[in-house]
Amino acid sequence: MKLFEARQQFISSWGAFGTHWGINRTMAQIHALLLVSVNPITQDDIMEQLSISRGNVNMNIRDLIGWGLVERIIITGERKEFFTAEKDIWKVATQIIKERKKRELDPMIRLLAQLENIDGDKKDKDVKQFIEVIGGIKKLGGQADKVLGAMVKAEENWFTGSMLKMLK
Amino acid sequence: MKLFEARQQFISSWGAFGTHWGINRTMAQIHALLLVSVNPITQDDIMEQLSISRGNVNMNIRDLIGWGLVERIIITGERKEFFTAEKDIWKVATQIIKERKKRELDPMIRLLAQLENIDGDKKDKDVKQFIEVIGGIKKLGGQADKVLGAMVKAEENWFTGSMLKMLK
DNA sequence: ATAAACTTTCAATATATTTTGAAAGTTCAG
DNA sequence: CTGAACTTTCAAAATATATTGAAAGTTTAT
Repeated sequence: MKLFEARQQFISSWGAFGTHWGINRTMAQIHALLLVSVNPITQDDIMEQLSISRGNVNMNIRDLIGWGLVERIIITGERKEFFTAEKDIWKVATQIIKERKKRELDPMIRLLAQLENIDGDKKDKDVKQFIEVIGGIKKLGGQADKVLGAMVKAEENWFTGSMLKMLK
Repeated sequence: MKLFEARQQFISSWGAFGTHWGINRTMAQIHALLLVSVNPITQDDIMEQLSISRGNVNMNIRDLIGWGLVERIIITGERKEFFTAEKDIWKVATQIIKERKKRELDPMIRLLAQLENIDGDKKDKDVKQFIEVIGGIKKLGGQADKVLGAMVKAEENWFTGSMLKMLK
């Protein structure tokens, strides 16, 4: 397979993969394009390579920067802005995990904590089950939180090294 | 807070939470409703409680059964079918992880393995970086695979017990 | 100060996804 | 066998999400 073909395939599949995880197709594709681009590229490069409009590139790039996955680069002597993505996949993964935890897991756990305070007879079957289910999710969320927190803090080596030995 | 209010809040939030993870709002809401329902309920109960159409309930219930999260119950003497959800959150989580791994992670890793076979000079910067990025994702995917595999096989106790001690 | 080069915004448009509901299909008691 | 009770299907409609592109905004060189 030729490089060009493989790159296209990767960009397209990464976009499709993203949609299964609540990520907009185009954003994932832009990210993929940046991942496989050796040098920083401009908005126009992205527009051309992915056949999308200027506005679309602009908004998605902004989001990607908000996720901490893409950086704006100023090259001396150039008027245009350039963009580049973190290439170390471990860093990319921990960054995504960190953000999703902050944006989605933390608020959900906070909400569940509120929902546990039900007035009413704790012996009542409905009340009991509700509290059990909510409590169970909260507990699971808290544990996921700890695991993810540890991963994010850890060096890559922790993951590839001691962690994996445990899983033999 | 009254039980009724808390249940509504939970169902609605769980639906919104789902959409961030590529899960259709209604499916997540139906699942939430089943989670907090002590006894099996019918299509008509779901239609009424969530104000959605029969077809919608039918299709989403079918999907939930496909995910292994909901079970069809035949109650002797009743014409209608009843539905119930697994209430043990640990089991729910491992089931979801198992399915997503099978549906999304495994095919992605398989694809990446193909994309690594690029013809061309491995010394070329573009070729080199492409192979590095793809290889990195594949490796990360493989590790996630192992961790998830171990979690799925493990008893809940493994998670709450020895695992968490590691993370102090 | 001016204008060219570039970036951002956002209302309108296009696309994709979800939902409906009526018709077709199935099951089952009598 | 018949028809009532129930389930499934799927084309059409509704809704939600993503994309465009032109106008407005900003920056920079001269």
